[in-house]
Amino acid sequence: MSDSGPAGTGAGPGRLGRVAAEVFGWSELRPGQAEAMRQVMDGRDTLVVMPTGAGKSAVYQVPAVLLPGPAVVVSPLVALQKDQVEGLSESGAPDAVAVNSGQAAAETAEAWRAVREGDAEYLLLSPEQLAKDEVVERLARAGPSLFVVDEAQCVSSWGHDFRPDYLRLGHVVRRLGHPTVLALTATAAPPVRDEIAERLGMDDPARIVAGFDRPNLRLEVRAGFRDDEEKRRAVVERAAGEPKPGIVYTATRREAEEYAERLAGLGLRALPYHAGLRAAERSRAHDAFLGGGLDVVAATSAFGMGIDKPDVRFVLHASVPDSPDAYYQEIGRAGRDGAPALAVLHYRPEDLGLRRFFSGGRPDTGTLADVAGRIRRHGSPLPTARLRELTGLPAGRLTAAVNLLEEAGAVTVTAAGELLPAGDLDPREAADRAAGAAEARRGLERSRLEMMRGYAETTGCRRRFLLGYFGEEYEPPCGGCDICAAAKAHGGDREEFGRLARERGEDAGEAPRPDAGRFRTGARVLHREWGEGMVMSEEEDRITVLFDAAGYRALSLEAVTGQGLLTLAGKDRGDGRNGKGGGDGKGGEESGG
DNA sequence: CGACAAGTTAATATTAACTTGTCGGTGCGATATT
Repeated sequence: MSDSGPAGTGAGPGRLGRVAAEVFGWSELRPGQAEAMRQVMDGRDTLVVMPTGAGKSAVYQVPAVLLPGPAVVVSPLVALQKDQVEGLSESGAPDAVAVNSGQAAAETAEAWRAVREGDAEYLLLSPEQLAKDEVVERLARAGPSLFVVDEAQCVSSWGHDFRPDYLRLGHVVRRLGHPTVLALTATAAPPVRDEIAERLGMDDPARIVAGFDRPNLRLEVRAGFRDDEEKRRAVVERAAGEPKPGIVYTATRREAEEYAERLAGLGLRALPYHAGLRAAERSRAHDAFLGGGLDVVAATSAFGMGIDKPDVRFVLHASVPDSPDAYYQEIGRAGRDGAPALAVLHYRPEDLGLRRFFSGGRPDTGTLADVAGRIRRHGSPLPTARLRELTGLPAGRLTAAVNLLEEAGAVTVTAAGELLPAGDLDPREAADRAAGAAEARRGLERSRLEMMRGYAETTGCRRRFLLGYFGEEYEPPCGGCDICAAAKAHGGDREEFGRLARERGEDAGEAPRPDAGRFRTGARVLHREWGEGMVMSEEEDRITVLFDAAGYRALSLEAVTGQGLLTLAGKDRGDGRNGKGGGDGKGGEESGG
């Protein structure tokens, strides 16, 4: 590959290319890879958004060889850590070790010895490991050159409740003396990228974003089912009728079992996959699917991370996932070989209820007040281990409470990772503010769910909708979604496409399309009621805005322009800038959200 | 918030139509039994 990168940075493409070839056997680096590696070599914090299979891991593996000190790699699943360690040991790369609760004490001791004495170049561990002071201290002594967060979308998607130690990685980075931070993810909308960078304490990160479009992926939504059973039949029939192999995503474990059973009843090789299965059953399904021994996996969201199978021909959703982020990640597992593949969302508005339930957990203000009170009364920096003893709370709940109190400005963290009261708030007030922060978060999650509704109910090009959500402009028709296909079947050109789209809309007015150019994707806007926000996507008759405080909102263009509800804000006033949003763009050109 | 199962009542002896209660995703790590 012709990398004419800047010479004289001390990290010319020559050295990287040589290591890639000689150590790993990769004859060429892709443009995004090479650019990200150069940034890392230059010591710049870097955020890489690149599809699975495009070689994200190489971005840390190659520079780590050249940089002094080990690379710390935060990985969400022990199984993924294992895969990485094995993969590296099969290549000519230096040694990689992991530290987690699943291994024997002797193995862990040997891993630390290897890190300490420089025998291991890569150390893989979970965010929970990094919650332990002794782990951070050992790491600090090893002087890591690189702090890598793999599957970095977990910071945003899991950090707020499910795995709260993800939100504490920023403190770990600080305590390690801020080694170069590299965040890797396959799917992250612009606001999620901003959140990752902020939460990890990244310093003006370089952003390497590969294009999101997957032209070989056909997008389709099926809706209008009379009841749940009719939908189920449609899912089963579709799975049976399409080329294999494929994945059926379900909302619950039970449904995963039921779909697997029904498909097996039709003579297909089908197995369920969810977190309630025993380890042996899980790996049986997993291995069979990867090895080509299955036609269909019927799975909850547990199935996916680390699945890099090139020939998946369809991903069917039996009900809506909780965000376009999750949806795009899940359908992105189809068609990695570039051959035609299919993504069908089976939509019933009723299914949104379960998702709303899942994002409904409220923190207990009593717990928050108790934690805030203890930190305040302690009078000196309080180690988290001691706080755990004092409160007797389970680690996860305590961490989540501390995170919220910190977000509310009631608690700060010292250079040694200890907790101090802040803002001179009494515990009650601190708890209320923390609960408010959680409420705001829930609002954002709900608005993401509403974006899924928007996708399912849109009357415009689905590809444009999804890509717009990820900050990329797209001119329909796409030739690869059900709506564009329907327009084309009616002999339509672009005009026809628009007319048809409007006809399908329930409240489609006769008014000519207003000046949509004013509110381009990416523009900052100001709404009378909801304040400032950014235009995330444009459709024929409406735009979607992510408001800083109110989350995602879809606005009818007619109302917006007719009643002057929305105006361009700040730097976007005047000329409506904004070129192409995608490509191989480097650049921290995205504005904050 | 909705699906489903079990229980209750209602019009009529077995089914239909209600009400009530329970449950629902993702994984780490630490701990207790085999």
